[in-house]
Amino acid sequence: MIGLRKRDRSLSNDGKSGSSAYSGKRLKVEDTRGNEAEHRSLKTQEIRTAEDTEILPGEEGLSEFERRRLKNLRDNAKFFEEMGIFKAKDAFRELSEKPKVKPTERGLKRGAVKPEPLPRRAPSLRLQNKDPAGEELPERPTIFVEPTEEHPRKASGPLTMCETLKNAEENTETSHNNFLSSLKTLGEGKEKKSVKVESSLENFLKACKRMKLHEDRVAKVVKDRIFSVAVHPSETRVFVCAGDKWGKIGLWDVESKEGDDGVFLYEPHSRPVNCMFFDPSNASRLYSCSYDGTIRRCDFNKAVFDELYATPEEDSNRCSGFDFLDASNLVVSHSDGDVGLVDIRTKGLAAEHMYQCHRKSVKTINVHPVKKHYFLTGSTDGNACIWDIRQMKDKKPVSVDTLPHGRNLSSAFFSPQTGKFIVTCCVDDRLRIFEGSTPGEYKQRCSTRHNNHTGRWLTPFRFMWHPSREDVIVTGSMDRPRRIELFDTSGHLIHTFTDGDYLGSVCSINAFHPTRNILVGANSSGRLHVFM
DNA sequence: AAAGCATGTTTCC
DNA sequence: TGGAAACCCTGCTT
Repeated sequence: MIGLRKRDRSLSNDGKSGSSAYSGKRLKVEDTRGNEAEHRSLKTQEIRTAEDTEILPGEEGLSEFERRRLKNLRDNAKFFEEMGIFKAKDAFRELSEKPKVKPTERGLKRGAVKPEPLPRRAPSLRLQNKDPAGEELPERPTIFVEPTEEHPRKASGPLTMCETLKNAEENTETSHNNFLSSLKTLGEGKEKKSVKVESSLENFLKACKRMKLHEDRVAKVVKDRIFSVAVHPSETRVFVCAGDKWGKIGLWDVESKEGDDGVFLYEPHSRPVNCMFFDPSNASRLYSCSYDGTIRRCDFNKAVFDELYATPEEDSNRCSGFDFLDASNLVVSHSDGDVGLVDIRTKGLAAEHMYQCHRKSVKTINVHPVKKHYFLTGSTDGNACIWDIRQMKDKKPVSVDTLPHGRNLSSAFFSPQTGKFIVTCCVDDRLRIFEGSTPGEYKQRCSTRHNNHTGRWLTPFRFMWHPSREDVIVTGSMDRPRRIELFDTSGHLIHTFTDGDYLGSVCSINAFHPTRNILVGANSSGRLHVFM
């Protein structure tokens, strides 16, 4: 961007300001890295051939050199015109013009985070520089400070919502108590029990056209980049949450004014919160999983973040995702390619089983919605694999289906009702949909180009299904003006959500409400956008 | 194997 | 006010 802008400026100088009579030639010289001697010889040559310069009206009295200079300006302008430079420049300016979307000041206020020293877990043997037997190891050279040392894992065991609260305001106490009381009623709300929304795609898209953003529906909900987002299934309240880079979870009661415009911020983790879900069988429980190697469950009735799972070492095997096998068992994916089985009823925090499923990091893990013994993993080793939990005897199991992609995957998910479709997000800039009736038989159905090049600062895209539709996939987009896109199972773009006033950034992570027409988009600076 | 590069938004000055 | 700096644990290329 900086480079392009500089080039743009130099073009306008050459075309208009007349800072150089030889701009046309000079471009060539610049291309050969500014050879000064060559430049000078060109100059003298041109002055010598200036004798045939015609004297135009208004140029009387000007020196031959000046006339030649003006002619060069005209020639250059004509040349650029013919090349379409000016048109291209205007088009470029139009494209690169930043939308005038002012970042919202709603939600968390700027300023210092309330320093709340939490008790930290005893450092691991590795961090104490001891071998597994507890013997002191030789001093290691410290080349750089590891992030875990600056952001150590939180103390093991339950953390209360009060002790992890991070809102900056002074007078949050009463406000927070009100919020905690309101959380208790959130889970009690009369929920439609698994009522399938069976409206046609056409009707759904009509409803999408009516969904709008509004000033009150954009807020800063966490401090940093958002890695995960969840929508509460409440039929009456609009309640959304975001997990950020430094282990914070922001809860936003969208239509409330308590705290910072309805936002309360907690820090139950210490590293990116990659994956968050409400318990499908109990809407007052929010599960979260983090690169700090732990899974916690926030219980709104107890106002506590319980710890359900922890890897033995805090940074060697980061948790990247999880899903529910049944009410008490989870599958957990890790950054070293392992998949763990966790029984959350047991007292211990370790996994029951750990399998080496991939050679590289597993990005997403997803249980088949009907045949619960199958789960799907998407990995940076370039494969999406389906595994059968009943056949996993060895430490190194064999997948029952492998969908190879040339390159790194950032997500792979079964369609949420039947599991008949799989959508994958790959860094080769493709959205792929696979179709199959049973694992082992999935075949690619279509592949659509989609710019997934989010780069280093933005959270990579994840193609997410509408949680109760087989025909709608939602994703962020790099296109301008900034937008959130919907695709169907043929890989066709079927809708884009935009807003000239309130959506001005890339929403990498998005989630639909299961039954209501509510869509939340999360950007890489902690802001949530609620279309409804 | 190690280093370099690219990408976008916000905040600060 | 515009422009620079900060963010930074990702994946690719040299």
